[in-house]
Amino acid sequence: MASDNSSFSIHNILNRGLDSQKNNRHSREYSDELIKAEILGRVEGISCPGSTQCRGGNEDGSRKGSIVYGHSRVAPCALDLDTSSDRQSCGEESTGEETMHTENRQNLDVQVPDLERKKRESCAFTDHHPKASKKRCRAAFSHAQVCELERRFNLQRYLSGPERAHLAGALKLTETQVKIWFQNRRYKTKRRQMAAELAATSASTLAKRVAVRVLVKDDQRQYGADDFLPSHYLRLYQPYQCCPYMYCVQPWISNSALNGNLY
DNA sequence: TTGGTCAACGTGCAGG
DNA sequence: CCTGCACGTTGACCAA
Repeated sequence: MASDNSSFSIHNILNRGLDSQKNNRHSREYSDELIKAEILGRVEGISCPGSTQCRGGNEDGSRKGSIVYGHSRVAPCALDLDTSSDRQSCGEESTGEETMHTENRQNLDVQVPDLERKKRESCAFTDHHPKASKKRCRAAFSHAQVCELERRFNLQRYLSGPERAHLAGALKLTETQVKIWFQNRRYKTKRRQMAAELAATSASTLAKRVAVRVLVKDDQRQYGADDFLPSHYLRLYQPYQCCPYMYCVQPWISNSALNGNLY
């Protein structure tokens, strides 16, 4: 029931994202909260984990789609400019997604400035000297894509094959890209949680020491706890202060349990 | 120049 | 054997 809704919404935000998307990565990223609010505010069923209206929509029931999950491995990286999402796809799979990407490229290639295009083309593997010019291509997903991935991640930490295929198709990414994104995302979450726990325990033990070391002279504090707190402890907390993700919340558990999904 | 971020990659393991 | 996973690393990109 929500499947159609979800799919429609994704395409909507992709299109809207393209309209407002600028061509360099800097402008695309988190700095543009206004665009985010504009995109997400108008699209039904999509909410970004980073926004204040962080409630993701209902589970999209992506199994409903009749997408065949292919088990093909990743082909070697060939230059694949996808200007729609400001990325290069280096893991194209034989799942029929090539046509979608090609179409997307054709539609939007004109929007890429020459400078940006040259920059990306320099990232290509050349046929003549594949080793000498071996350069890794790091795709930068569009804000809309990341937003939807984050939303989905908040619902489910793990995707089944059909769900991944559906999401990849909707976001015009490859299944491999979606899979890798979820892998990286899980690991990132875990790292930050461990860092937070470490910082919490370290800070608590540190606080005991610091409390003793506050120097007061003539009823005025000369220095305090912050003066002793190492910078790396502070850094561990910083991602959480401005963190767009709710790492401590695990909605996928209850949600998955309710919907009978994997995990 | 340096450090942080992140997609992509490599490795080892487990399950079917 | 194939596939997906966790985990660690690499390389491109960016801001300070």
